[in-house]
Amino acid sequence: MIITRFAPSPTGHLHIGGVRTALFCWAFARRHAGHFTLRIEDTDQARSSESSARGILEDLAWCGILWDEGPAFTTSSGQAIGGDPRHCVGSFYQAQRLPLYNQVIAHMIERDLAYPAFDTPEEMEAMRKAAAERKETFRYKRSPSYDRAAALARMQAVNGACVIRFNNPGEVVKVKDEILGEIKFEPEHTDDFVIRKADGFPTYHFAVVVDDEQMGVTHILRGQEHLNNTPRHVALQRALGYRTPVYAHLPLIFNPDASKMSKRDKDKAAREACKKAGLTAPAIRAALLNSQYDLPEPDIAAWLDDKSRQLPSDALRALARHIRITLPEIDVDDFRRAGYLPQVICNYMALLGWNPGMKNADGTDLEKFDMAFLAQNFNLERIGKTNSKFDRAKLASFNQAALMALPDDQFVALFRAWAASYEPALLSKWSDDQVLWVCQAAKPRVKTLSEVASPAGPVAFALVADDAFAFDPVAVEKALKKPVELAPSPSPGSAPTTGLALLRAFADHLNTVEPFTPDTIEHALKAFVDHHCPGKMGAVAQPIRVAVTGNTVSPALGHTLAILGKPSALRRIQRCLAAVQ
RNA sequence: GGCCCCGUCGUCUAGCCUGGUCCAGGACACCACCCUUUCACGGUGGUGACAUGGGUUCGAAUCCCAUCGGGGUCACCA
Repeated sequence: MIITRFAPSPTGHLHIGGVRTALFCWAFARRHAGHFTLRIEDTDQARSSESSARGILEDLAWCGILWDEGPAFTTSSGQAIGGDPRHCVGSFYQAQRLPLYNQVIAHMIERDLAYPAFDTPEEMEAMRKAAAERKETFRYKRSPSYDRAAALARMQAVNGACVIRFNNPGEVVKVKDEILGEIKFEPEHTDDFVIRKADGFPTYHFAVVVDDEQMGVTHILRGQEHLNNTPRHVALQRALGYRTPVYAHLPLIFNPDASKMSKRDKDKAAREACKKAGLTAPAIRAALLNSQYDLPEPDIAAWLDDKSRQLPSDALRALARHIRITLPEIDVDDFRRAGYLPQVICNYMALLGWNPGMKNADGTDLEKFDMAFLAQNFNLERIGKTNSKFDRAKLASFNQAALMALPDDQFVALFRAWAASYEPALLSKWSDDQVLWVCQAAKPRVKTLSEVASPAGPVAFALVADDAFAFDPVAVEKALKKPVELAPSPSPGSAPTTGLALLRAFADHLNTVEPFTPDTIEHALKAFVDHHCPGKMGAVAQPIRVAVTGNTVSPALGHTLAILGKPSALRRIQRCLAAVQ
């Protein structure tokens, strides 16, 4: 049976790059009717947290990447997943597997496959420096004069509080990678790396090898940043008499500017925006306090000056909101908040480095597919070798297409669910009808669900109070003041008609419309135009737009007015009439 | 710097293994036009790439070599 695994370390939300790795592991297992295992690599005590682990489980489940084995979890639809169906694996949290690691290590020490070492950080640093001066890469090797008996005794004396290193035999390692082909690593590049830290926890290299063996992992799909770790892992496997699984190293994903996609990008964007806006620490602190977020001023000042510092993510979001920027999405959770659909994220991520190599009926390449398709068609052969850049525009385009293909009721349901989590105030502000109309208006105009509620989105006009927006002078001039040319010239002597005059006349007409829905409003509008200025829809529509939104751009007027509701629409028109007089 | 990997439109990629059907196809982005009460959607068209230099061959994006370029990695992080 084919067994794949995804093994994140719980140091934050799931990174978008991790989604692809997990997705490929999942799809490969599905395709071959195998098992997809999830293992939490929490051997770094300082950085790991239980809440991060839970967050990652939620992120994966939201994506629809469900694990057959791993931490027990109940999805939002009530499906129980994970656990240990083979009843032989044990905990899926490495921190809970210490006895197993220690047992293997004891065995290794006994056979001199591993040994305790007592070098201080200062000594290590000195050795590295010396190697650098000789223009060599530092490799730790046990000295020929190493006194094993003495070392063992010393280890006892310090109660095991020392590092255990692998006594690496230094053989040539040839790895047959399913993506990159055969790669040869010469022995002089491997060393006696640490397998157990002084705190008693195994290092990544060691835990991975032991767990993959014990869990029966047959295929390891992971990022190419691990390629150079492979000879270490293979050496360990050989020393321990383990199988060597099949390896497939995935190409890397970068930002459009070729930098690494990092959580710090969010801080960077906010920091730069603050500097550009001339915001100093006190001003930022005040803004954050306004959003119920209390952060000491020195911390903010330090953050402003230090590129390596990060603000807590909710503080960062509050700040971004205040300075009206959107933070670059990096984690799955960011994309979720932004209103991307999980199936679209999986679709797009799968395309970064893999493609089905199939055509649509019209001859274009098959690019849009769902999880079921991946489960059926994913393969290692069609994974590319080249790194790629993450193109948000294409993701957004896919998301827009998916959103647009949704029936109204489904779009509404998704928007409601999104808003309930991230913009709860909005839903209480609108009636069911209004929400429907907002969604209808927004559907072909937004790329994400958050844009529906955005002050820069297509229904932004409905997010401000009736008297809280300005009339764009250019729009006023063009739509309201300029004379309207009527085809059959008006009766001789009469003053030329203007948008303003038409608007005034339309206000009375609009007042009689009942019920106040997009359809009835469009109907009334057409009747009005036929009567007053046949064929000149724009001469009426644009003045109305300016009156109710301040400018000449909005969704179809029926929807624009219906979303506002009759009282609000009329108030806005009256306000405009008064303002432009 | 050592080692390892990679190099097709701005971006993601098809084609490369099994040379000719490729003066290189698709998608996103961009531009233009059409549709249209504005915006968006939709439709049509367009700009745009085989890193460079040598080979091999009747013929090379496809095979070989070199150069250049990009990336990864060199922790008691994973």
